[in-house]
Amino acid sequence: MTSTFVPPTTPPQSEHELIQRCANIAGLTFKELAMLAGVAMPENLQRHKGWPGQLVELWLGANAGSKPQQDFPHLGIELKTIPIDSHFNPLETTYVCFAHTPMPAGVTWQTSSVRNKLARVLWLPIEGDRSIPLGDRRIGMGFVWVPNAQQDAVLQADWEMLCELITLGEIDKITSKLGDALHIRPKAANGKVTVRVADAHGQSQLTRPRGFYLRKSFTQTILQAQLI
DNA sequence: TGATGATCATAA
DNA sequence: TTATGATCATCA
Repeated sequence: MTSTFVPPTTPPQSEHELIQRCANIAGLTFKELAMLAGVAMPENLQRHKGWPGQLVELWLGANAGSKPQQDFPHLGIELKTIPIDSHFNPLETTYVCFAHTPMPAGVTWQTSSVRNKLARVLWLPIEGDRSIPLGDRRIGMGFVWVPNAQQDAVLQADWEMLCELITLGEIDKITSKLGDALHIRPKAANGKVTVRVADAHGQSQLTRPRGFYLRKSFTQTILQAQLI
């Protein structure tokens, strides 16, 4: 490319344009993309855990900022980078969204933020092996995924089971072992952060904030299906 | 050695 | 404080 190869300043107007932008950066390294975008690259991710995601957002023209919505609302698409090993298998679970406590009234699976986020996902694999220096890790080719009926059913079952526990005030009984595809884990700056929830007796108590995450086994099937 | 529980940076 | 972007790091 030429020296005019810079991050876009506007959101993609179509899914086609979004995929085009993915193709433009596929195969490039973090070092190259950071340099072309004029952003500083950290030595490692220990203190910059969200850095790859934010760099990719920049290059695909996602709206910056932290809004509880999809990255490309006009396209109905959520962007997720996913670190993979040399076999294309995921190295980490995938954060989906905040697990609200209490549950918003009247929310069903159909209207849940989990389903909203996962309705259409642009998966963007990136090399994540920690033995590869951050700057040398390459961007893979992104693809759009829509859950099939079976995947949607599994997610719905997990979501409903977990939400019932929250509604019953048993959030402290939730462990990340629960859920086949979707599970709940702490999501906070540190262990001292708390949110208020009602316990089984309706009494207010403090607990740690939680988030919904996708298991590696689930995202692995998505990635492997894409290889066929 | 993988998964669970903990943690880091930043925006509004 | 809640939310985004996630990965770290300890322990079974």
